[in-house]
Amino acid sequence: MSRTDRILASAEQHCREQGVRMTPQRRQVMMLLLTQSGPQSAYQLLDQFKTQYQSNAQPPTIYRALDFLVQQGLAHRLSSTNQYLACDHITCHHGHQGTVFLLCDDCGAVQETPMAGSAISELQQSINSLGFVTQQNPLLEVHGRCANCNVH
Amino acid sequence: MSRTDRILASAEQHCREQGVRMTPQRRQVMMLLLTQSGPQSAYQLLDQFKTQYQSNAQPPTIYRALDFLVQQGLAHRLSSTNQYLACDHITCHHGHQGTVFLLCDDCGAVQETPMAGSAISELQQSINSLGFVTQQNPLLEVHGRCANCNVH
DNA sequence: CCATTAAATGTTATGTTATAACATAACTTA
DNA sequence: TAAGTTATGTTATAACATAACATTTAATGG
Repeated sequence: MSRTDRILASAEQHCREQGVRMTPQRRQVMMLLLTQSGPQSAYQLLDQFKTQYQSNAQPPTIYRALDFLVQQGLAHRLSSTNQYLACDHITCHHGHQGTVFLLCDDCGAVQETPMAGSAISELQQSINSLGFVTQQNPLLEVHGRCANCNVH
Repeated sequence: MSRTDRILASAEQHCREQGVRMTPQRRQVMMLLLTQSGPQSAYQLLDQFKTQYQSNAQPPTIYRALDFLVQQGLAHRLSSTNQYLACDHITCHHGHQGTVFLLCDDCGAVQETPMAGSAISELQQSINSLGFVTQQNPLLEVHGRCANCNVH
């Protein structure tokens, strides 16, 4: 079983548990995300979708699938770059309470890394102390240069 | 001296120290941000700019001023909502090492609050340990409901 | 003070990202 | 199998942002 197959299987499992439907179209978009090396814009994904699956697809097709995947935590949206990528932690089962994305401005690579538990609880505490209520898990997007690009 | 005047004076001081120019146009856009109750989109600001200052202004005028103000740390861009607001901590002098924005999805209000120092250093540490180098101060955008909206 | 350069602004056009709105089809459930 | 719900197809357009080049204004050095 390949890496993508394993992740897809986990994603399907997740959907069954949540009582939501992993339709063919959603799976196809998930597949596109999984086979990419890095984050993609919605229109890049649309182009690939048209090539690989359905030549006359329109933007709402992609945006709807992406919205679904993001809601389910199977993909993430990087709002600072308007890009989308598959969640890198679908198969592992540590909670997704806080995530940091390290975005290399040089090569475009993204590294997804869990936020330290203590940092999360400090954040939660300062948020709660202001009476603010959030469902969402915080996503932090940090721009800079990755280890590899720093060498060169 | 009014609140906005005080902030504008601090902003000008900041620009002098940095050797950059607070031109009339930039000051006007800063003024617009300061007189708003909440974050605004670039096109909302453009409309206000046209009404108050220059009826034939075009998008680049606003985007250039906003880019400048954001670069100087005098304003922030909320990438999750494509909105802009004046920095709430121009006159105080604690460093802006990390900022959390609490965005109320109900009433649209935004609260800007400094990130706890220990949370910042934990983040920095996990970022550094991956060989990632960043100049930028992390901005975290957290969506939810504000204290006021939770009451109602 | 004037020439040169650099920085900012004016202006036109267009690129990119995202969604509204409504029609149709496919699933779900009783 | 009818009724309700969820998903998809399709057209059009809204919202956000920048490229490119002309012009003006400010800064700098002789």
